[in-house]
Amino acid sequence: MATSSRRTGAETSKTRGVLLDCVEQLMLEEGYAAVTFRAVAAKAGVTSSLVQYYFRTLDGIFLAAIRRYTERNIRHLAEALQAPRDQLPRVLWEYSRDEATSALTTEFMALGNHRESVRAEIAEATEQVRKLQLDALSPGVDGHRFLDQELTPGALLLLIVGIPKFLNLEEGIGVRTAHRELVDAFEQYLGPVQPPVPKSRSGRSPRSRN
Amino acid sequence: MATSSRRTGAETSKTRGVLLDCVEQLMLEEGYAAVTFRAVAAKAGVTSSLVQYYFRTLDGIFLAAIRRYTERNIRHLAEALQAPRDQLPRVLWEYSRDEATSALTTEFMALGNHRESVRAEIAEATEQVRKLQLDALSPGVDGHRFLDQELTPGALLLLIVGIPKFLNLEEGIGVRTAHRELVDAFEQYLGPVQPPVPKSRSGRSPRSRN
DNA sequence: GTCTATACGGCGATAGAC
DNA sequence: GTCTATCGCCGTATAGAC
Repeated sequence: MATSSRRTGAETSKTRGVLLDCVEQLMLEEGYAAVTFRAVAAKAGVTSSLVQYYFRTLDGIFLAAIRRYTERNIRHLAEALQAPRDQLPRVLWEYSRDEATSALTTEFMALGNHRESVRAEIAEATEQVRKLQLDALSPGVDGHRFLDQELTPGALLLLIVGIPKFLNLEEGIGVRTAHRELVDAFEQYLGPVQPPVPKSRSGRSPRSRN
Repeated sequence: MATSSRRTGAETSKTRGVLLDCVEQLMLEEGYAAVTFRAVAAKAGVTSSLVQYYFRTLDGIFLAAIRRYTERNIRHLAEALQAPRDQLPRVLWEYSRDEATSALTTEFMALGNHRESVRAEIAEATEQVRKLQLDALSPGVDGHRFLDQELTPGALLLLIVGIPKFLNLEEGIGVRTAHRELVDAFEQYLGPVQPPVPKSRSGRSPRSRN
């Protein structure tokens, strides 16, 4: 149709990248509510009109931020998933802990709770990540037991990603009661951190749990 | 000092209670972002100025809503804790599932992430609830095992309240992958039969699981 | 393709009139 | 106890300069 004369900045623009950096910073420092056209503009040293030129609406800002973050995140996950299969639970646990404390995800989740466009984007990213994790975890995980119940790979995965996220949520408001107890128990289950793999050499890892 | 001429409505006012009902409704239906003086006023059929008269700021609205909700919540919890000790894990699980799906708590948590006054109020309420739960749960829970690790009462409690909350968070954005698997596993554990430890009495519990 | 000036209505908040 | 006027931000839209 193009009855409107409004245009939009290119996705490859360097300025655009800088603006997204500012958005992330604002979200981490002051929360998503602090992300306004004027605030982003001030942080980047440009006019708010320019911010609007690249992201026409606030939703546009958040969607762009989520997409860029997700891409980075999935690259990072793919690397982590290169680990040996018997290391995957521990590796995914560490990955989840990192991601939970980075807090950007949490911020996006909270934001998605009432912005439909954000909600959909986050949901898709979450499912995508979960599928990658599950596909990697499933073949190597059998016989896990949880409180005397057999634990499916999916259930184990939810514990691995859910516990850090929940604990982080509580820590965000200053609640820490019993957190260490749960983390210790879970990490003892995951077993000792593996000695940094001596490459192809000695063949066998000295894993001796249970 | 009272240099200002501003005054505030009585806490016992019936109007005030009605307004808080509207606030809760708005939060459940459209999220905390929908709570504005004008929206609350419209829902209650009064002017926004009157809403401001009772709660001078938005923070005031949220704090009042949290306090009223917490009071109800703790009364409810106290009732639930009347259950026999060996039923407590199951009872607390059901309680947590209810509370998580009611979503008001989740809404408050999200809200507290960047409103300091709300954050403090939520933290205090959370700690208060946790202490009640822990005091009730501790004496009756020994020998719980979690993935081959001993599980302290505190750690078990965090699983009981954390799993529903995390799952609910994901469900809120439409993610459900593997949820049933984890819930089934946990509920089978809580099971129709008592958790461990038959007190000193008949020596053996009739535990036939596993 | 990049960037700016300007205008609009809605918001939280305050002071003060009735 | 109830309500108005006013202020300074906000998101958004438009028109147009370089």
